[in-house]
Amino acid sequence: MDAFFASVTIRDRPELRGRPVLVGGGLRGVVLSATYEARRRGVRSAMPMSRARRLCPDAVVLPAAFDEVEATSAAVMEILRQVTPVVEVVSVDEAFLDVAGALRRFGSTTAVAEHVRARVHDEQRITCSVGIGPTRSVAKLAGRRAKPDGVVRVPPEAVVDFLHPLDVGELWGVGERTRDRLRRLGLRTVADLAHTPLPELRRALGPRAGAHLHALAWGTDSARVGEGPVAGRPAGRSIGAEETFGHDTDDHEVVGRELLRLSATVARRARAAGLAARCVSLKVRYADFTTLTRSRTLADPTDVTATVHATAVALYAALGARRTRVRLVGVRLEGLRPRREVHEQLVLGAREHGWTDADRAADRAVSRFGRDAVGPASLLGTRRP
DNA sequence: TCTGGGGTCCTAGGACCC
DNA sequence: TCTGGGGTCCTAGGACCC
Repeated sequence: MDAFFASVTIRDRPELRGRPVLVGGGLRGVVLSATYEARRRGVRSAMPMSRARRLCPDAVVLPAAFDEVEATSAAVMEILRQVTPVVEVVSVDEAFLDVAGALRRFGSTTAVAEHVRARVHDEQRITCSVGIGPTRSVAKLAGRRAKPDGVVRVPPEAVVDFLHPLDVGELWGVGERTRDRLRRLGLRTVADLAHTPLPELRRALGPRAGAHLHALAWGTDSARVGEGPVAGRPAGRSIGAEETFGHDTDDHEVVGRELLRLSATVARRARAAGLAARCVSLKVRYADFTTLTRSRTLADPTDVTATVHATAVALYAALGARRTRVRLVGVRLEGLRPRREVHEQLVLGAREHGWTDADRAADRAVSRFGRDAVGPASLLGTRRP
């Protein structure tokens, strides 16, 4: 999808068409998505909103329409599944399709692309771009090249010519750090990478990453659609929530309350998904942006808000006092497994009804009457930071 | 008023077990 | 005066993606 959050957010506001629009924000937020008018002025997603506004003072800034984005995403993915069942959803606005089985019906890969683009445009009133290639990685880069509102096809015999002039940083999986490291090795283009002996790459980047990048540089990555490092596994290896405070704080009560709010959020999501977590992980970012994580594995998997919170608080307390203030806290559940596979440890003398029942009752109330229907008393009257 | 929030995967050291 | 090899789990951090 092209500038997905921005496109959806302004879809029903024709007066904004052709104007630079930034979606995202909050007091200390970043740009979630920007229209191409804003991008032409140098705005990029993930850029601090303050900087984006400086680059583009006349931009309209809007909060993201998350519900509508979600619904649009689902509708688009459904269009894709009608082309082929082999769909690998990468994110809310991106997917891979293996269209080998659809060629007889459509005639060509390009015809598939135009079919999808036409349907998305007609039914959702937004544009998308399609990259076609023999591997996921090549298709991914072709898709980037196709933006906005276009199609780029890289046939197998053209892959090497397509890849090799690119900057190494354009490869999917090479971020800023790896790009810097490659630069220091004197490797700037994908061709440089491709012509570096494999053992040398493995030494420099580790055996796995080295081999992976070498394959990407020759377009020979063999993962099939649906078998990528992300997809192909049961979704949901972790559930997390984090929040940057409006102002850095050293008030333990404020931090503790926020940990409760986050714990309640992730535990509720786990319960809704029928999952329990072996491990609770705490993330803390200080005012100077140093970030650390602490985690604890529990004796028994849990989906209980109070247990998650108690663990998060214990991890936080174990950090001790710091000189700097806290900018962000986060809570994440890991080691998830289906709750029905977890047999409850019976404790002699335990109450017959405990937090598990309270959580479930609260979940039912929330699902009937809304998020504010019931919750921890200590969160009453507090606004999200 | 620099730097969000949701994730996945990899690495590396230490503990522990056989 | 000597300490292997293989494996798993736990913890912490880092890189990357959208």
